[in-house]
Amino acid sequence: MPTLTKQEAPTLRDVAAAAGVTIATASRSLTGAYGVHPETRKRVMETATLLNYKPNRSARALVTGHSNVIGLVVSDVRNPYFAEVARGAEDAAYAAGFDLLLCNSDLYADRQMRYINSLLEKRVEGIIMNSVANLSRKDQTFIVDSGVPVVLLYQSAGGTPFSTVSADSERGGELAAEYLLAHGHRHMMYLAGSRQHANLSKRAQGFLQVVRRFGHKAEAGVMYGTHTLAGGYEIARSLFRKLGNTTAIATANDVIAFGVIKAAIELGVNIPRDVSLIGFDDVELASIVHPPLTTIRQSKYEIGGAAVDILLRLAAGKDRSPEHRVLGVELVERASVGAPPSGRGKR
Amino acid sequence: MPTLTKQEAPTLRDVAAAAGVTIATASRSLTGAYGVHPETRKRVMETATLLNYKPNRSARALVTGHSNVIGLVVSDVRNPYFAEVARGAEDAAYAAGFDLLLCNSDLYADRQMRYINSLLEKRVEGIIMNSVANLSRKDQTFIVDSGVPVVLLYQSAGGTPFSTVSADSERGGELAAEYLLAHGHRHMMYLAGSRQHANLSKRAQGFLQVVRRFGHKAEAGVMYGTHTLAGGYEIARSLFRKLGNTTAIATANDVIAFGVIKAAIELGVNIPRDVSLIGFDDVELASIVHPPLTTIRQSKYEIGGAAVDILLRLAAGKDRSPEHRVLGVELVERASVGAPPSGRGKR
DNA sequence: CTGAAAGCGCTTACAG
DNA sequence: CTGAAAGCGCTTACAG
Repeated sequence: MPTLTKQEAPTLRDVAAAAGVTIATASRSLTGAYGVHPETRKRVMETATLLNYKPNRSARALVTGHSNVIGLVVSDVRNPYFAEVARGAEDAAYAAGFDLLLCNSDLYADRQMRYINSLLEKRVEGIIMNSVANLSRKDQTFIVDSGVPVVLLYQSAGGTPFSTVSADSERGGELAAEYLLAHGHRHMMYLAGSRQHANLSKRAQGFLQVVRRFGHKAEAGVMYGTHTLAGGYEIARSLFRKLGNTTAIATANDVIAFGVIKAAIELGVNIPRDVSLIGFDDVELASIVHPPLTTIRQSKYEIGGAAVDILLRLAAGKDRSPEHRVLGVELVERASVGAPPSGRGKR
Repeated sequence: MPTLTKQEAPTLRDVAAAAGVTIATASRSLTGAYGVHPETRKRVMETATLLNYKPNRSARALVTGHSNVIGLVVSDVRNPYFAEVARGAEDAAYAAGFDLLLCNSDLYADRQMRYINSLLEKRVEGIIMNSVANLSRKDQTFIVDSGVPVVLLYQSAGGTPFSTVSADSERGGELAAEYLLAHGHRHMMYLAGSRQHANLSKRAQGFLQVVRRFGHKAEAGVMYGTHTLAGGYEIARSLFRKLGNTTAIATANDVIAFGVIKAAIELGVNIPRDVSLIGFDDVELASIVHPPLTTIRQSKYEIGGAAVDILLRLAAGKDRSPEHRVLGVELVERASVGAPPSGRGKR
C-alpha cells in the first residue's frame, strides 16, 4: 500500500493565489458575503474544491469570536434519558450548523467544573447542563459570571440566573400518586433517587402532596439512593426483604424502576401481583420490560431540542435574560400496576 | 485605546500587563514551559486566577495546530450500544485532556459527510466512526486523503487504510449458533439488521457457517431490516404470522431482539416456550427484559476506550499506519432460550 | 467589486 | 530567564 505523503493542508492564501485574487476576495467568496462578482466567486469556489480546501475553524473562530459549539454536560449518556436528550440537542444543533461537545460528569462537582472550564476556554456559545445542584455556591457564581448562556434541565427554583427546560416534574409525581390511589393502593414507597436532584425531588414532592391530601388513610415512605439501574436494584433488594404493608412502588425515573424489576425477577417477586410499580420518563425500553412499565412520559428529545433553541437565541441576541420552559407530562398505562394484593396492604 | 472594561474576557496581554511581564513570559508561565523563574511564574499564575483568565483555545489551536478534539460519528446515541461506546470513548478522551464531539448520522451518507467535513474544518485529531460502508468509494477516498486518523468500529475487511476496533463478530455469531444447536434447535431464523453493516454481516456469517457445518439436518434463514427496536419489531410481527417450523430466532444485536420481544408480548407469543431468542451485545437492559435475554456479550465501553487510545497514538506519532484490535466475546446465558416446542420444529 | 492592512489571542524560535 | 517579533489562518473595516 502506498503511504500518503502528508502534504500541508491548503490555506485561503493558496486558494487565493490559484484563483488569482487576494485572500480578502477569496474569503468573501467562500463565506458568501455579498459584494463579490459572480464570476469571481465561481472561480474561487471551483479552485477551492479543486484544492480540497477546508477553512480552518480555529482561525475563523478566533476572528469572529464564534465557535459554533455547544457543550452538553450530562451525568451519563448511558442513561437512556440523557441519550434521548443528547439526540434531541444534537439534531437541533446540527440543523443550525452547530457542533455538540459531549461531557459525562457522573455529577461529580470537580469533573463538572473541569468540563465547564474546558468549555469556557473553547468559547462555546452555550452550555446545557442537567444539574448544577451539587456545585458549591462559589462554583455556581463562577459560571454565572463567565457570561455563557446556560440551560439547566430541571424546573426553575425561581430567580435562577440560568435558563431551564424540563418536564412538569411535580405534575408527573401527582399523576403517579393519583393513579396508584385510584387503583386502591394506600401504602406506597417512593424511590426518589438522589436527594440533590431537583427534578427527582419535585417528582417526589408532587407524589407526596397528593398522598397527603388523600388523608390519613394513605401513606407513602421515601427512600433515597442513586438514580441508576444499580441504585434501584440495591434499594429494591432491601425493600423486598421487608415489604411490610407497602403494595406499590413509584420511582423517580424508569431506570430506577428497571432496577426494581431486576431485583423482583431475582427474588421471585411478581409485579404487579405482589407489588405494583410505576416509573417516570417513558424510556423506549419501558414498553418491552417485564411487565411493560406503566410510567409518566416526558418529552426527552424535545427537551434537548428546546435547550438548544434557547441557547441559540441567547447566543444570537444581546438579551441574555434566562428563559424557562416546562413541557407537559402524561401517564402511559401499561401492565406494571394492578390492584393491591388481598393479603397485604390492609390494616 | 482606553483599558478594557471588565465585561471583556481578559487576554494573555491583560495578564501579562498586570503581572508586569511580556506576553511571552506570561504564556510560558501558564503553559508550564520550563525556563521561567519560579517567582515570575507564581506571580503570573496568581494574577491569571485573579483576573479569571481563560486561555482562548481557538488561538492556541491555531498556532499549535492541535485542537485536542476527537470526533465521534455514530448512527444514534440512543442505541444503548453506541451510548456505551460513547461513554468509553469520552472517558478515555477526558483522561487525556481531549474533548469529544458527538455526531449522529443515522447512517445517512450525506449526513456523515457533512459531519466529516465539519470535523475536518475543526482540525480534529481523529475520528471514530461506526461505519463507512454506506459511503461511496469517492467519499471514502476523500476521507483517507484528508489524512485524519480514523478508527472504524468493525472488523477490518483487510487492507483498509482505516484502523478498526471491534468485538469478534464472527466468533459471536458462531457462539450463538452453537448454543441454539446444542439446545436442539434445527430450524432457525437470523434477523440480520442492515445488509451493509460489516459487524452485523460477520455475525450472520459466523452463525450461518456453524449451521451449515452441522449438515442437512439444520437450516437457518436470514431476514434483513433495520437494526433498531422498531426494525426488530416490524420483522418479528411478520415472522410471527408464519413461523412455520422455526423454533429459534437469533438477532444481530440486542435492540433488534428487544423489538422481537415487544412483538412477542403483543401477539401473545411466549419466549422461550413458543420460540427461543438470542441477542448480541449484552446491553445493560438485556438482563431485565422479559424474559432476561440470553445474548453474546461484547465489551462496548472498552471498544470506545480502545478507539480513543489508537487515535491518540496516531495523533501523537508520525506513524500513521492503521491498527486493528479485536476484542473477545462470550455467551451470557439467561432465560430466552429453551428447548424447541414439541409441536413444531420437527419434520 | 476588489485590495491592502490591521488584528483576533495565542506560541515559539531567536536574541540578549 | 526574559523580551521583541514573527506568524498561525482567517475576517473585516477602510479605501479605492
